[in-house]
Amino acid sequence: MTYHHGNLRKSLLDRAAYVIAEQGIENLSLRALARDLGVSHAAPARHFADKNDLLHALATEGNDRFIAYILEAADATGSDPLVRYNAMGKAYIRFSLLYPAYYRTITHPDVMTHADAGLKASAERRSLVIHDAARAAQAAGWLADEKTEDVVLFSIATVRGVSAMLADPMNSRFVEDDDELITRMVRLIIDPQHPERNSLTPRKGAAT
Amino acid sequence: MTYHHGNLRKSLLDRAAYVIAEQGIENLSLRALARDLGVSHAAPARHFADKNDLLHALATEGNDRFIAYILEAADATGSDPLVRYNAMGKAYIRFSLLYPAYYRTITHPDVMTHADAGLKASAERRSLVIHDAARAAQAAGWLADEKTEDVVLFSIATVRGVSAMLADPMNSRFVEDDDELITRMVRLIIDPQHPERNSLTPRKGAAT
DNA sequence: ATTTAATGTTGTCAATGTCAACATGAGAGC
DNA sequence: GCTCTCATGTTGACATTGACAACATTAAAT
Repeated sequence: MTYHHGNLRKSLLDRAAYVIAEQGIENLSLRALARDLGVSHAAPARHFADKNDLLHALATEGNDRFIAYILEAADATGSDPLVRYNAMGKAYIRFSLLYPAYYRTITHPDVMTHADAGLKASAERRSLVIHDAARAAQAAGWLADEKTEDVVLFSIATVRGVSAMLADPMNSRFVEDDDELITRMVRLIIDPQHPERNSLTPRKGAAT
Repeated sequence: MTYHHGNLRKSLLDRAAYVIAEQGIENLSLRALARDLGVSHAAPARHFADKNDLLHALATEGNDRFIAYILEAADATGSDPLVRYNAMGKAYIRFSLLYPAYYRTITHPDVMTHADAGLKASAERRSLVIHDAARAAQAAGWLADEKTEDVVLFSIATVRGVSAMLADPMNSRFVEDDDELITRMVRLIIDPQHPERNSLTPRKGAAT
């Protein structure tokens, strides 16, 4: 039993991710974390100024992992922009299920509201990756007449909602096969097989 | 200053709704609530067994208000199932902005996970209203070949996501006109003016 | 080898949720 | 109108938590 832990910072982040995945962000306690790792209750303060600071670090790491995961999924499908965007949508949802701690942290309003510079930067990078992919898909004909901001908002909104549904234990009874459901949901956003659904013909002068 | 408050239960719920709207569920404190209302810190316990119990009451009230709000919006548009469903989608998002406290409470995972019987029942009613409307829209031709579960999940996911985006201060800079954005987003779910987008199955004789 | 600063500990404080014991008074039953 | 009951509110206490200050230990730079 050494006086110095050796790698407390990383251990705290890992353990926090585990606890968040198991019990949610609300039930994360710095003191409990310290107890779990066998250090004193004030030890975490040497690595994270406060609770939010730890969550910011976790969120920054989460954003980077997210970007890598999404891009890898897109690259695995080839170069067709519609297929890539579809794959990214599915990867988005899968990431939220695979790394619930990171996902919850990067989407937690309270965490993101007080984000520090590093976290903000990583969030921007994440946003950029999606925007670029959406623009490419639009250039290839998907919802070509819509604002990119709109289709990105629509896409993210939907996958985010599906993620929330799948993560919500209340809805788990409806879901028999995650993968199949994810495929069907994302197909409703962008369906590379059915280009005719991918365009909204603008109505001349029609009131919405 | 009377010893008995007179209407503490309702006052607590109202004040809680205010605080949640202003500072979020995480920052709700029973003791602060009691202070605000000029009663002792243990007074709330006479009306709510614990913090979750208060949130459950708020959520039940929220579900009922939600149902009323959505149905009123649908009724205001007439009897066309597609138009009604579209209106309900827009109303969903507007409700989340108009009554953030109720909305946050009825969608808060931790609150809903430990829901009591009354809250669960109100959640079922809410779900039923949407399912019925979706079935009607499908019967009228919208995504007729999809499972109702799927289209409901897709719809709710999207409006829920849009609500999250609009409620997130981080995204507020993108939004100039809420109403217009909501209209465009819901149109991407169900567009009564463009039935051709409403089916994933190619029309007979159309090239795939 | 000495010094310094990073890392961990102990002790403390205010705030919170929750419980138990006690106080008050509104309203039912007579 | 009077009494008594019990719903409602209060006071006090306890454990937990995040945060801070003062102190202890040791890794690492010089």
